[in-house]
Amino acid sequence: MMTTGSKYHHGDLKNALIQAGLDVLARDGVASLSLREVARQAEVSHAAPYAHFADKQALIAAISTESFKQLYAQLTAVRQVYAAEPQALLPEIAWAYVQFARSHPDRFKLMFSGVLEQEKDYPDFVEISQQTFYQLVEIIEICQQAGLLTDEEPKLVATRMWASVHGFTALLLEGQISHTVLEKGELKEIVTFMLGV
Amino acid sequence: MMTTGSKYHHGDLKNALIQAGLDVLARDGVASLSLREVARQAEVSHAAPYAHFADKQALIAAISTESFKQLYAQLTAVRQVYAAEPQALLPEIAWAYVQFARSHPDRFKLMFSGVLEQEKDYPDFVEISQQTFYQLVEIIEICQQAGLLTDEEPKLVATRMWASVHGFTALLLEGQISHTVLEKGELKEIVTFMLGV
DNA sequence: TGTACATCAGTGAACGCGCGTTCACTGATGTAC
DNA sequence: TGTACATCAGTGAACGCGCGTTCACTGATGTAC
Repeated sequence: MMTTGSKYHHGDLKNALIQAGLDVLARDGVASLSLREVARQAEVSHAAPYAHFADKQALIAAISTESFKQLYAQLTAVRQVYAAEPQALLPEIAWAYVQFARSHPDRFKLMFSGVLEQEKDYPDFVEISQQTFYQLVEIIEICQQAGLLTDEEPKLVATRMWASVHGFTALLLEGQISHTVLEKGELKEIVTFMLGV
Repeated sequence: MMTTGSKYHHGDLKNALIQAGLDVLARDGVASLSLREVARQAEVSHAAPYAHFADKQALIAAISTESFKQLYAQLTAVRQVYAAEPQALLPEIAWAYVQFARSHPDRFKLMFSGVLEQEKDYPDFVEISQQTFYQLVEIIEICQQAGLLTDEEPKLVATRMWASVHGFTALLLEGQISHTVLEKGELKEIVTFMLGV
């Protein structure tokens, strides 16, 4: 039975540490995401994480994986909402991607800026990142069947869409998108334009 | 007069430190780019850089700026070579961008992964990054005048091209591009496909 | 040309800091009887 | 139900490390006369 009162035998420290990691990202950013800082945030000693993670990279992997799962969940939700309107599907998915990155910029950086080394060693991370890509491939196929996109290889088209939106997002977070461009219209319109359709 | 023999009064330590920074990036990567490591690479004491740079961020800014200048120079060279063949211009520029990133992955990460904070404080960096973007805008205009692209707002089209190629490059460096996609053809062909034209 | 001197670009020791990881330990928990 | 005991998830001290930055200093250089 889970005893929430005691300090010893926390009950679910593993997940608490992942959540603490997300909190540290939100509060202080990816540069502050140390094992000790995460332990501090979770209010345990700095050695406690070693009961649940082999080393710092394993903790980073778990935090990255959780971030990816949340992105995946948000994209899935959007996909379901717009299932009956394929012409809205791609713009809404793209917009959800940008919104995720703007809401959680340091989660996004963690996922895509090489903080996690040797990601191949973490099967959960690889799996959710592949699932996310294949969800996009399926959406491309739906749009092709609806006659909204030309019949090019879906994986290639999906890669192009992802690259466009991901690149725009990354440059936006880095402040590299010219403000004369950003003044051209609502951000959502600009994101839709990035899709090139 | 520059006396290359003496240790004291190096002569051009400022540029030597920038070059040492590029060497550290190539040898050990962006995670190893510390002020002390750069000084070590330049064979001076770790306090010597302070005679030329206010702090670590200023050194990082100079290394980033130099990297950007080299990218800009390579894109300019490609632009001149293909000046008479506008239909080849965009694919070749995109390919040069990807090649730069693959040849110098950690320079690319340094330039675009938020290592340099407060980049607005470094006018040289801002200027060269804007120049690079405006060079792309000019190329878009050339292609539009040649009837190769539709007459949409050039800055928006340039942003879309940049986002596509940049996103693809970033995902490629992170190992996030599905290898079933990479097997579809030569990398240069895939990069051209990313342009969506 | 020679000398005194100010300037300047380096050196090396020292500072405090936060980090990842290890280790002997301890106290709470669950189980066998 | 009560007790002995093994297991397990924590603690806290300690390790060595590399970092950015400061500071008193020193030796090379250039300049004035």
